[in-house]
Amino acid sequence: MIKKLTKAAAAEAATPKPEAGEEAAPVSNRAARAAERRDAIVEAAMEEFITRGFAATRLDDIAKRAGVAKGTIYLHFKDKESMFEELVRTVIVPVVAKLNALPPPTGSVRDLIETFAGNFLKEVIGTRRGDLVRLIVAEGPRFPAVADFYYREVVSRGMAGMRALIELGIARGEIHQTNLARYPQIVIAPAMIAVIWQSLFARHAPLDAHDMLRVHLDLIFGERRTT
Amino acid sequence: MIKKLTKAAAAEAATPKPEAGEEAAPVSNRAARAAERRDAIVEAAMEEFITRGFAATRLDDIAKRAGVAKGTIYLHFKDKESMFEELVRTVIVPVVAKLNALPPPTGSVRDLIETFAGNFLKEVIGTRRGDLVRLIVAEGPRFPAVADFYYREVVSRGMAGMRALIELGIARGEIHQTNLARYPQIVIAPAMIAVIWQSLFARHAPLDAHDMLRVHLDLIFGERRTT
DNA sequence: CATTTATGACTGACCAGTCAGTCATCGTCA
DNA sequence: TGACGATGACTGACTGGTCAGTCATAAATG
Repeated sequence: MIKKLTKAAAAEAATPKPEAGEEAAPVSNRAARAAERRDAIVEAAMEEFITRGFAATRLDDIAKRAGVAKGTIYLHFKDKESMFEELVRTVIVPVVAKLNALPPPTGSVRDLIETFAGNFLKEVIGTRRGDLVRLIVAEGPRFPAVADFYYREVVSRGMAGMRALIELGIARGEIHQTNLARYPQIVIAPAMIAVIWQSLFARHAPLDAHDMLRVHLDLIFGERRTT
Repeated sequence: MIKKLTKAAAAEAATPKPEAGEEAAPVSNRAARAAERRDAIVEAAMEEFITRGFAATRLDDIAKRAGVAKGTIYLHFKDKESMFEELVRTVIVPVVAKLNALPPPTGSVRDLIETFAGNFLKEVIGTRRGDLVRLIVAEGPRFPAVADFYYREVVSRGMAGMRALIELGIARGEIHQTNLARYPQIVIAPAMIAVIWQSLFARHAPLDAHDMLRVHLDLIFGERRTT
């Protein structure tokens, strides 16, 4: 059982994945096909879990959406619960990779943060990744494993990185509030709120997250000279 | 059916609610007893929904916790779904009442916000109310009625109030960032993040929300003279 | 005693997880 | 090369259990 999972994962990593098409392009390699199916399941499960939540999601629906029989799901995952946990991991890993590939500190700290946060907003707000954040907030307390993983892989790293940036800003004299380094959350908070806001209240009062970000940075770095 | 609901609600509003005891103190008034039971159900349901989420909560458990038979729940609520929606309303209303009973602007704006936010943190963080916020974030997308209600009754009012405070601060020269009035979210964000943080990550890295609040206010109002 | 309110056993729908059977693919041998 | 048996990925009908909602009956009330 576990052996199969490992094999599938290995295949996924190894094969160049010849085509995105599912039925259209018949693939010779068995393991490759298996990996493709696993991907389809992950994708479908993601969608279903996000829109219905863990408890209300039916495995039949996931199977149908993935174009697979229900039994197939159990070839790749032990049960619904561990499927959810693995799924979150699978989706988050690439995000972590991106975080690690931060550019070296060139230019002002403000520009650094602005670029970084701007990308974050663009890639997260209104996308599936944003919903994933909401999903983790929603299901976290019932899935300590997920909350742990998310804290370890995303939150603590993000905080450490932000703290380093803040300290750099302080050292360079761009930031005057030295206590800020103790609470990187303050810098990140508006971006998080923006994500949640969009998925809950966009309909009532859409939020210009980028503009808000700019105002927030003005608060931290002092108002920008509009020369 | 609807008639009964209305009647129960009216009774709840009208009766002085003689005693908190459930079985201990037999009450003569029928409507009063009904209201008491309704309260017990609301309380129990709250607890269950918070810990398990909407879909995973069993009405049998709510009934047992409330010390009531399952059928009784259906004397007060149409079904599970509308029960959830009414419940959120019932619990939020007192909070709104408190928000409306804000003291008149005396003292510095900073002190005003500090006191207000301090109370907010004390009363929300780590309490059932905090979990309610998380619950709304979690279930909001699946219960537009809940999200709408919450936006209308809490978010929009809170934002308006905060905006007024910010404008007052600007008028008095305490706040220099005039753009801040356009995004009261920035002021509120750290408090919200603190609430979510505590219910997800308290175990990994407890957060001193009050200290963070102080740092954040320093950022907005300028560092405090420690004379 | 009539009426309102409460009960909890019951029903039917629903769904996670199983497993006997099918069939495409692969290695092997003539 | 082509045929053939072994393998195991895949299927989907089925099972056992769960749970929202109902309703006949009982208790409380006035």
